[in-house]
Amino acid sequence: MDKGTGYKTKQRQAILDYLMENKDKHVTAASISEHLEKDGARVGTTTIYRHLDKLLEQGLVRKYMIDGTTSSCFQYADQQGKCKEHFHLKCGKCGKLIHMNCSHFEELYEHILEDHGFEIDFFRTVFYGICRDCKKTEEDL
Amino acid sequence: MDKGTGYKTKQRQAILDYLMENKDKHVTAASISEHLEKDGARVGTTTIYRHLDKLLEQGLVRKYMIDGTTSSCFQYADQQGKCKEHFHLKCGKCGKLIHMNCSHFEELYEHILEDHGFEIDFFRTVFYGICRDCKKTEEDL
DNA sequence: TTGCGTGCAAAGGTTTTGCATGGCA
DNA sequence: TGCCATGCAAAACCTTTGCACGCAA
Repeated sequence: MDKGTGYKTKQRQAILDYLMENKDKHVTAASISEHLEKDGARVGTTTIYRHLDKLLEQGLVRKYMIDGTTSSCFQYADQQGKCKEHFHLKCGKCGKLIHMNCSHFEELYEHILEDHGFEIDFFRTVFYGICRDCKKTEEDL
Repeated sequence: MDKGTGYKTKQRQAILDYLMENKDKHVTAASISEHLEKDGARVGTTTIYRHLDKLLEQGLVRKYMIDGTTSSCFQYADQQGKCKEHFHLKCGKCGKLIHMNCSHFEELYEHILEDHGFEIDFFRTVFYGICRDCKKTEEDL
């Protein structure tokens, strides 16, 4: 069951560090690559994907797709459970993605689970709509 | 605001027909292509994608990403208007789409609007998760 | 030393774009 | 006739695979 974590290489550590530094938002393979390169710790794309796969199997990261994007998003899976409260709002006008922690959603989660028998994946679920800024711009027209 | 539906071509009709015949499930660009070819109504991949894009803009179809697949899924969106008033739950396992009429969501809408300044688009927002049946199957393993 | 880890190059798959031709209105 | 629609070929992307070399244990 436990297959260990493999060798401790600096590439693995760099990727893990970046994921943990950004546990409040999601990242893509490309953004990891870009960031590490800036840090002078270049890691091949192949290696990034292979580690993400492994971390996924071990349950250390989550993977999901955001509509309108073509690449997979990854996020460090916080074991404290608070990540269940994290959800996203995406503005259909400017494309802005808002990461948001709000306790309001616990009861929604419970309600849907109890009354509708459906377990929501807040990580993957994205609310589409229009943000404050874009709405203001529209009204000004 | 209304930009019409463009010319009435047989390709457009064939795609729309297929989507409507399968409004209870989702399809991919590839499955549309395959099906139409069998029907002797071959339509180029490019054309399929371009129509799906347009239908998406017009709100006639929904687009999803399903777990473990690499391609986008599309599903005909019922236009009787009733779908504009409720949320949808989509099971990431079996792909089932659940229409949910529930007053619980009105307050959610209000909360996000007031406290987060974000106006949710009911029609485009889909909750991803896992349905009762699939969850049961998972637990049986 | 052993075997996993790494990364380049190339392949695979989906979706988009350029461009010349075809067809609706 | 004037545009939009179509579809081939090619490009653009993201992700995976093959393979030889590197490195942790």
